Amino acid sequence: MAKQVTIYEIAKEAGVSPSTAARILSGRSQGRAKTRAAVLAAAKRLNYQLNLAAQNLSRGKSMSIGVLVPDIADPFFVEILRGIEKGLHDSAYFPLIGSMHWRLGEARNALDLLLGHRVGGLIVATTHLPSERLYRIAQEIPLLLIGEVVEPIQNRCLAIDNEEAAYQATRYLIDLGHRRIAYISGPPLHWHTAPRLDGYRRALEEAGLELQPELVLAGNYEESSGYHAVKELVRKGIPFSAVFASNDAMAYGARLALFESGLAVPEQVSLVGFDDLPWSSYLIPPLTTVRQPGYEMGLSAARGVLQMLSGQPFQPPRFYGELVVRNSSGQAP
Amino acid sequence: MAKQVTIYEIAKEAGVSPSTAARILSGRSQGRAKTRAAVLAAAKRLNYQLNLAAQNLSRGKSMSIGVLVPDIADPFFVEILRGIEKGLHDSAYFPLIGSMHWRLGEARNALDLLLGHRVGGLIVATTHLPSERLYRIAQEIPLLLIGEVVEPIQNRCLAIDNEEAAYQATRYLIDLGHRRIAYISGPPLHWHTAPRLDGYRRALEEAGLELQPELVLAGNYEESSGYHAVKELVRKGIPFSAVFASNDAMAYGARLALFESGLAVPEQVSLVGFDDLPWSSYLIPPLTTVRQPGYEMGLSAARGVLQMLSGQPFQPPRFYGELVVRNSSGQAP
DNA sequence: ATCAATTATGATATCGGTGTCAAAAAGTAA
DNA sequence: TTACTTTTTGACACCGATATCATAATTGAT
Repeated sequence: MAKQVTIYEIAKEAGVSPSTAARILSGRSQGRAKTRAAVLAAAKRLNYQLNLAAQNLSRGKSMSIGVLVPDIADPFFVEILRGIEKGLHDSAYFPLIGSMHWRLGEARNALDLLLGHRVGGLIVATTHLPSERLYRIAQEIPLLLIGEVVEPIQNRCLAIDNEEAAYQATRYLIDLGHRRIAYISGPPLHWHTAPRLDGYRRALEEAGLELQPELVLAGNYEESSGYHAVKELVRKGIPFSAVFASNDAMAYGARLALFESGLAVPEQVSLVGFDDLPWSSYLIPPLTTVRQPGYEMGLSAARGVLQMLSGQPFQPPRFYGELVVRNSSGQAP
Repeated sequence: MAKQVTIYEIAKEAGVSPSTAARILSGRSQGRAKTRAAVLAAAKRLNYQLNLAAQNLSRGKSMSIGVLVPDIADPFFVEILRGIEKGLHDSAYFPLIGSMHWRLGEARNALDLLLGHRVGGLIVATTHLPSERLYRIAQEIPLLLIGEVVEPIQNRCLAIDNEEAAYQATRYLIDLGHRRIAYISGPPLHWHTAPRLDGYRRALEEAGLELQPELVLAGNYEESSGYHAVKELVRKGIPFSAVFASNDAMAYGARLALFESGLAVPEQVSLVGFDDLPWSSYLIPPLTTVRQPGYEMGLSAARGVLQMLSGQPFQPPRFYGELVVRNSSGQAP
């Protein structure tokens, strides 16, 4: 590991003072043409690499926006990340991504890591973080929350109403004449499992239908759980004419199980998902689902943080879950 | 933005010297029970947040591994990221993710950003970076390349042989009796477009089949291009009994087009993809595809970098594209 | 209780940039 | 040319943590 080239060496090489070299290299002043050329040449010659740690320390801040996600591999968060990346694209800030999966010795977790980097702002996507902590952070730096609405900072949250969205989707199936609608639920600890189930329940109640416990299946938001849920239903011979999976991944699994069971979609069974992942429109048949505007929320969050950083106030827009009707759903048989 | 609490304030509050406070907080020495308690209490009381910029500057390095990907949203790179995350999970290092999409004012791009952060090591996933530059970096810090094999640093590359993998897949279809195999190609500028096409070509030649230009369709690795390619084929009435899409995303699109055209898979048309994305086993019917061990390569790269960091030599293992036969392919009609 | 061995602590220089401020140089007007 | 403004430059302290090394406190053995 060769010794790092510092600004002092550049200065000496170019025959100027360190401050001058720094100013020119960081672009905060043009400098006289001759000086400028000399510094630039020296930097190139010695292969100068700015040390961001030094710069950040000196400036007291870094040009980064922390982004905290529970899982970088989850397609929904990938959508959000895409939006954030887009939103930050033309700014001087770059996203510093932290995943809750990282546990870095002792008590230093991903959040502390981002904070330790003195990120200029923070975008937190649905992680079970103590709201008290989020509140305190929000007092210090621009913070926006995506996905979840947390009490003390409601006006810093970008989210859709999960209960309402699930209600709409269920209502849609009921209106198509479905009476026995299987529901594949998320894991109990996940925060939007309950509201989505509530929406399903409310739609049934409103239509005067009784909730059938045997039609509510436990899932975990992964493909396989959707698959097994439907397999189980078929095995037990429980009748149903529609399946509402509380996320698209489980809908994919359910789709495969229906296929293997010889149940035609949508002729015999209607299938509805939740999220509208990019691949959902390529499912066979294309999946009817509730679109969550992940990309838009990410984009909006990024712009919002930049706006707050520039001192302007930011009021998060409202987001809505939108039922996208494709071909996996139809009239009840 | 409240003033940041520094180690000096902790020291004063706890009645010890800054060095002692630092040592205890960074865990490099336990300290006497009483002192330790005092420092920890002071840190908690004042809500101390370590300043990583200062730490990195002082230590001359950061505990991070740079990861450079062309696109954080591409499912294949997400797999790689998952592997890297896993590989780094139990280490003190964390991944610092850079996407080629980021352009940060002037000449500072994502690579410079990572280097500027003085990452301990670097994992680069198929990006068109000048090999000369990569070579120079590899002299300084542990660097591994995923996906592509670059001349001057062959022994730092983790990749499969794309030509061979495409050959195998094509060969498989030929052995099933297929004679008119449509090929959906990637974008011309993408580096593995050519080798994959070469593999297809070689398999045909070896079987004494002539390559039919009308069966080689231009794609761009996105779903829609696979869709349109097949639509086009059908519209023109060009006969074919199999489709080999050079990535899974395009295979999804092709699948939908086949569905819409009333062509049964695999009864009338066999479909083969390339990548084996997580959803491919849930396609209807489950997709036969060439599995690229993205997760394993990411995992291996992470471990390799850590190993190199600890001073041991690292020889990347060989990786192979593996044909995963599922139900989307079968005997030629 | 004494002396050696061990461990904890404090003073201070240092990492590599940046901001400040005063001095110097260049530009402008008379 | 002189006087005055504007721009560029250099000296130097500073950001917040750490490493070093000398000193102090503690422990253990005798």
